[in-house]
Amino acid sequence: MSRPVETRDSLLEAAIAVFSAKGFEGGSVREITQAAKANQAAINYHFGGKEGLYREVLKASVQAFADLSPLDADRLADMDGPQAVDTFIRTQLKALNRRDQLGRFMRIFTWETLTRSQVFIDFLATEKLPIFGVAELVVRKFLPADTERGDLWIAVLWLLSQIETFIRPERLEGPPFNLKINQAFIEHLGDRLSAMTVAALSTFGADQRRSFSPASQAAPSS
Amino acid sequence: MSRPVETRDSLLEAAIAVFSAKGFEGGSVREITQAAKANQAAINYHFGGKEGLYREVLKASVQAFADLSPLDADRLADMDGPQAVDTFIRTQLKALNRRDQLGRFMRIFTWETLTRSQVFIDFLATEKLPIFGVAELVVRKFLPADTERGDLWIAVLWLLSQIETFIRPERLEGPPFNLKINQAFIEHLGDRLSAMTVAALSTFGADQRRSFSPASQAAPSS
DNA sequence: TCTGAATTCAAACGCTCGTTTGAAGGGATT
DNA sequence: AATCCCTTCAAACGAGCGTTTGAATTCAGA
Repeated sequence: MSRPVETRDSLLEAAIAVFSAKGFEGGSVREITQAAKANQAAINYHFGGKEGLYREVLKASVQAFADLSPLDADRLADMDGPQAVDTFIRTQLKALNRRDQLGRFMRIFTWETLTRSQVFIDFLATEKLPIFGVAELVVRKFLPADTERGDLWIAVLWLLSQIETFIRPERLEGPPFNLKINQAFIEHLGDRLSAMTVAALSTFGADQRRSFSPASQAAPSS
Repeated sequence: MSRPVETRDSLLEAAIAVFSAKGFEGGSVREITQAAKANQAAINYHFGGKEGLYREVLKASVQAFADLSPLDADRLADMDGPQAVDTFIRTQLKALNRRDQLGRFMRIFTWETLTRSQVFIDFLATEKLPIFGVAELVVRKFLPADTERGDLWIAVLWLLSQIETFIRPERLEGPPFNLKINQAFIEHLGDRLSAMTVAALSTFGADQRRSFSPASQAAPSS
């Protein structure tokens, strides 16, 4: 093999860029192979098809998240709730704005929130997304220890969604918003989201009468 | 003209169903015409093409929202902040779960938050979405009167997004969530979202030091 | 040097997409 | 009855999609 790894790797990299920008269905193999300067048939040869390539993209993205995210269990352990939320929100907001590898993973994840591909469904069923674990660590700082499984998932999913409204904030520059999106605005947005999220999560501990208990449901991490 | 209205109307109705389920790009004219028992060329004849049809769908959806939503300016005027939020959240959650006309409009809107079609961009630029106005009325009950335009939009968009995480809550039934989605869960979800949203919006009034003021920006409704 | 497997390549296949075409219906007006 | 316009229809067009094909290329190991 001369340099078989290079074609495979550049296909992967191009696929991450394309899929994060256009989703699984929206991204075409022609666009990917063109960006990777490879032949169209290369995807089928190396990955067995578009779906196989996407599977590898998901794996690589999860790995990138684990490597690049400044949010790991160790660092979170030393923070209190508001600190953890603030770091969580700002990390994602920055990644989205920088369009780096971490941002790409988050964008793919966002696509899958709306149009869930079969590949992703299978992926979810077998591998655990690390961002779920991180989010769970954050919300657990606010939730009582005996929180029901349903409430825990609500909090986790809710936290993960907080940033998604402002994905591609450049959209706010057009009508009818007409906002100036600059560094100062992003910073301020982080302030606002962070404060709102802390306040919202704090409601879980405040009112135990509302706890949901449909019986026999274990906690997510178990 | 024998019954020209019927074909046009059934095309519109079918298009609302299809576009709300699959988005603008995902919905095909073949699927729509088949559901409407019409010829494929009918869309081009009556609407000038797929885009023209979608434009009419957006218009009809806005109208449906105005007619069907129990949230109008008059009713909101008599409510305090928490009441308004609670009604807002529950109205949307119910609509999403019932899959009625109101839910379809919301789903189309949700699609456009991620993949914004040119038709929708143009639509936004010319017509004001009534749901924006409703959301603004709700958040204004929490925000100081002199809130900056940027903060007002952040609050409005944030409020609108609160429900979107739980669009198609039946997804939570699969891995890795494995939750039982029934009426009781939806009710409880409404409780949680309502409480979280009230708490989050309340942070706007609490800390004025954080107010964003990049100079010379008027309020959204002006 | 020869062999054989791994990799690349241009071309084509079968499919779905939105749209166009031109003929065929079918009441209303003359 | 003849004309007109509005509407419907089956069929086809051209483009893009993911995938397949089979030959050409490359290169390590015998």
